Amino acid sequence: MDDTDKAILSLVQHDADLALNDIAEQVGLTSTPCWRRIQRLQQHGVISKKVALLSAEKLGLAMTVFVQVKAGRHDGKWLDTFARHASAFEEVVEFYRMSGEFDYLLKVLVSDMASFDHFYKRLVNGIDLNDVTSSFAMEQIKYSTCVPLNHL
Amino acid sequence: MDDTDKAILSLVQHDADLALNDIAEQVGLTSTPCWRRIQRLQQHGVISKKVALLSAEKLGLAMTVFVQVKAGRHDGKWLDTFARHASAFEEVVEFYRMSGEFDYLLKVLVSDMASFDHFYKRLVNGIDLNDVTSSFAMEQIKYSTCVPLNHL
DNA sequence: GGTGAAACGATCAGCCT
DNA sequence: AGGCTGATCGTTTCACC
Repeated sequence: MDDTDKAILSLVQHDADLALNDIAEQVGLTSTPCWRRIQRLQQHGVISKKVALLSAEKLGLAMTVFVQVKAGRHDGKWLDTFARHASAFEEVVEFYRMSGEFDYLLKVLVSDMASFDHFYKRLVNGIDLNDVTSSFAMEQIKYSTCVPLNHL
Repeated sequence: MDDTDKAILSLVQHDADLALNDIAEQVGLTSTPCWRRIQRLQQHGVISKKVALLSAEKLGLAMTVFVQVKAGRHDGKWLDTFARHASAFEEVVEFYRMSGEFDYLLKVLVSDMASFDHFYKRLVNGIDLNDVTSSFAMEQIKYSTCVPLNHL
């Protein structure tokens, strides 16, 4: 993982439509060695996959909600059940087990308040939750799928 | 935006490496009309771009921190200054203006506690913040760049 | 929406520096 | 390690129906 790999990663994580020749040129290589590096980065799982990013706004997903949850019980079985229950919702796009006051943090994408209410009811249904708090995003100031590389 | 478009979007947001022929086949079209639909979805900005997703774990980014911030002041100029200040950090991968007790929520990706401390100092430096609380993710249960399409 | 063909780019072998 | 050539192959792209 040298500076050239780092430069390649920086390029492809910003734009996966770049042609191999363009990437090679920008990192100061010809296409073949550049291609070999990309292959290696994929095989090692550093590049995990390529995806198309969709405009949540254009698709009417105007509402981002962060839901904080306190566990109903604290045995391993409950944790596992809740993890699978909540992960199954398409609306849950991120889901973390947290330190601190709340045990879980969910990022939820929905179109409007009615949809959120519908989601909320299904989320809490049949699961023993101790406390659920929803915080609404007023504005998305930044959203990036690019990870920082400056520490390498 | 009919069911076929929806099916195309669902496929490409999960895997942008799919060949046009594969997409076409799975949605019941031949390649040309499918290609025209994708072009249209791109031109309309529904598909905004393609990116490579990198493994944060493989890159040593073991720590995800959610930082909640209360504004120091509440005039428009302060908001704008803070938005640009915090957005500039590579470590800040998501950034929202929130309703509720805290004014802002930042999702921060760093390699370890020392890096977070370094980031934190730079974040609060020279900016008038009223309250800053950091919550640490113990485990990432779900992370998806795919938006829900079930409401369309 | 479909067909067929041309144009393009990615892939990889072989060899050289 | 990188670089060069060239050949193959799959895909995208488009003119036309």
